[in-house]
Amino acid sequence: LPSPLTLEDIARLSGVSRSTVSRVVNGDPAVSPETRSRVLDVIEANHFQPNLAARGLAAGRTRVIGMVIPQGLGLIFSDPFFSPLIQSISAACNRLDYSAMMWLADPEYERRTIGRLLHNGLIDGVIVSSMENDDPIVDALMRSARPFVLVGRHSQTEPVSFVDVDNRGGAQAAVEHLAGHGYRRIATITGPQNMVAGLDRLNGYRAALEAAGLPYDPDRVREGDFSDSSGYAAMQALLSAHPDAVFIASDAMATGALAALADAGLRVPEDIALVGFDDIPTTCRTNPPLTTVRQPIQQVGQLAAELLIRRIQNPAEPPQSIVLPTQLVVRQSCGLTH
Amino acid sequence: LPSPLTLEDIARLSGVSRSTVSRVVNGDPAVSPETRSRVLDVIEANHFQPNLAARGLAAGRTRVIGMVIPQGLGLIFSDPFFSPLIQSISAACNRLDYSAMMWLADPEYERRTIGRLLHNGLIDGVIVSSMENDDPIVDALMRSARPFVLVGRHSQTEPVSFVDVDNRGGAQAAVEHLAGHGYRRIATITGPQNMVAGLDRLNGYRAALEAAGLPYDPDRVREGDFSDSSGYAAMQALLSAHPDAVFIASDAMATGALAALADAGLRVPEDIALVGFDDIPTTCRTNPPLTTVRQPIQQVGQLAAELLIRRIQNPAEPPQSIVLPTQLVVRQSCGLTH
DNA sequence: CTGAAAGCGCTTACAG
DNA sequence: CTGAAAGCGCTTACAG
Repeated sequence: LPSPLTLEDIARLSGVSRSTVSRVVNGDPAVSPETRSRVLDVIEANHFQPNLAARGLAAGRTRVIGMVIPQGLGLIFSDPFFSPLIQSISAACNRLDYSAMMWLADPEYERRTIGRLLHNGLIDGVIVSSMENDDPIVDALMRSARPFVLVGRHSQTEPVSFVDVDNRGGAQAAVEHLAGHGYRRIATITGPQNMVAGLDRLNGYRAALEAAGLPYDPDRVREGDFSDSSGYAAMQALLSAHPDAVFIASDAMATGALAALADAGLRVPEDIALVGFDDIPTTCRTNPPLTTVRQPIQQVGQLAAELLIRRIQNPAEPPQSIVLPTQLVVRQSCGLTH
Repeated sequence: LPSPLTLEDIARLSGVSRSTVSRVVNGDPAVSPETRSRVLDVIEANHFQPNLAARGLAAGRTRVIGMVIPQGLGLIFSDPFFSPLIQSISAACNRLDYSAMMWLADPEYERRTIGRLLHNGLIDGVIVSSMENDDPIVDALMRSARPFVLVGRHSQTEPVSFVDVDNRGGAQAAVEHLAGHGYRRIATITGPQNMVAGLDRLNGYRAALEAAGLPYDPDRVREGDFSDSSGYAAMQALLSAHPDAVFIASDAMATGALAALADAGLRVPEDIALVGFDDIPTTCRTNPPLTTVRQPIQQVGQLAAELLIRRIQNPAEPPQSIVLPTQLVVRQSCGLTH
């Protein structure tokens, strides 16, 4: 079995010391152009890959970052939010010559896992997405020496680095759009109220009602878990309140709600108007096409990766947070084309 | 910033040498019960986590395995095959005190990535899923010193370790079921013909036609890529051939085909019978519920993980391959309840 | 611009 | 059953 070449091998083959090879590999400018190109040729010819475990041990960094999604693996695949998020994180890392890995664990092992991930010397930092509001992971992260960036803000007294979208503002714009066009019995299907995105979108709904002088009626509020099936159930539960419009905190739930309305014999938007949240790819192919609040997931992922890598390379910088704007995309489910 | 404790710290705190701590951590039986429990107490009390980079360097193993899905990240999320696969791999690893990670990369960096992954000293072996037929990754794997297991067989002259399901047999059973109940113009929507699963399922279709004395008609064969939308397009293309039944090589494509038939005003199974492949969770909720070939994905993942770990711990063992049986699940889309 | 040397935190023969 | 010592493949002051 061919054992991989080491820095030492490359050094011998190119007639320099291992120190010099290391400098070339790491782009240190203090190497003469001739030496550099000679070493690079040998590296190229032999497909040399530095051993990241050794680098991690010696330098304390591996140029690998980790991603953790605490809600468990099931969610990653069922929620269309994660695919573009993970892809954009990965792409941004590659552009900066970092690698991204996703650490997989049983949900029951979650706690232990995050500790293992943080202290195993294999990664330089982590991006953590979609925690619950009081997730102890954040405490573990703050106690650790590893840089981290959250996707989604966290109700935290100490400042932490995060990238989020303006969930509250997006929800408010959606509901104001409905209220501004005459709907009066506007209901909502919320996201989980133990997650910040769920809370923020409900708060946006309430703010819009208040701005429009409409009353807040708890009978017009049902909680879902962002999933298709929870949207179906919540919509059924809302029917007795006879809403004329519903703001739904995710497109997946809106898809379920559309099915529930079809099963109940109600037409969208003639009998009831719908607005979703996310703008996932399937949204424009629903029947009718769904009016929704677009969130820039790709940009969230890219900025999270770039922010994390900046923090890895400059640990002294204070935590930084970014909130990206959302955009109302008007299609047909709201019955209003402007 | 709290720098993590090392073996040396634990050794000092428990009054033994670092060698002994290492033995305790690794479950070496040659440690006295008293020493062991004293050291374990100190480890527990201090939440000690061994540095995996150092272990990887010293021992050549990290107890971490990697997963690679060459088709790119998009597929992982769009194809319902991967969620249970990855979850079962992860669960099996955890049971054996291993960790699983998914290495993320842009498809364009794929080649470079696999080399990095294999030689970076961070993982002990890899599971590679759903390659194309002639994927150069397999050559790279065979040249490397790392143990690997493929999910899905590979047309390879040298023996390699893999876990697969009986795609050919499952397809054949499905089509024989249709033929045995009187359908005569049985069409098929195939998977990608550059992937073994796509080829095998088509071969099963052909074998069943032959067994039933039915002719193979290329006009009744359309190729998809396992996705929903490709199933829609392929079904539309098949309509002019007027099939009375269609065997579809994935449930996702079957879902698309159902939509195409609904749009064309055809009833299932009255006008045309359908059988899918996979038995993904949504299959029993389609309208009508889909008859399909169930493949034991969870078992595939578990066996792949266990096989890989066995190979890591015993590199001398010859490659081993496992082919799991499939099962026809009769629902309503085939029009035949027995 | 380059090299010799120490050290990162582990594992593992080896000796006792 | 336990410890001292060498070594895994890198990085990085330090000296020149």
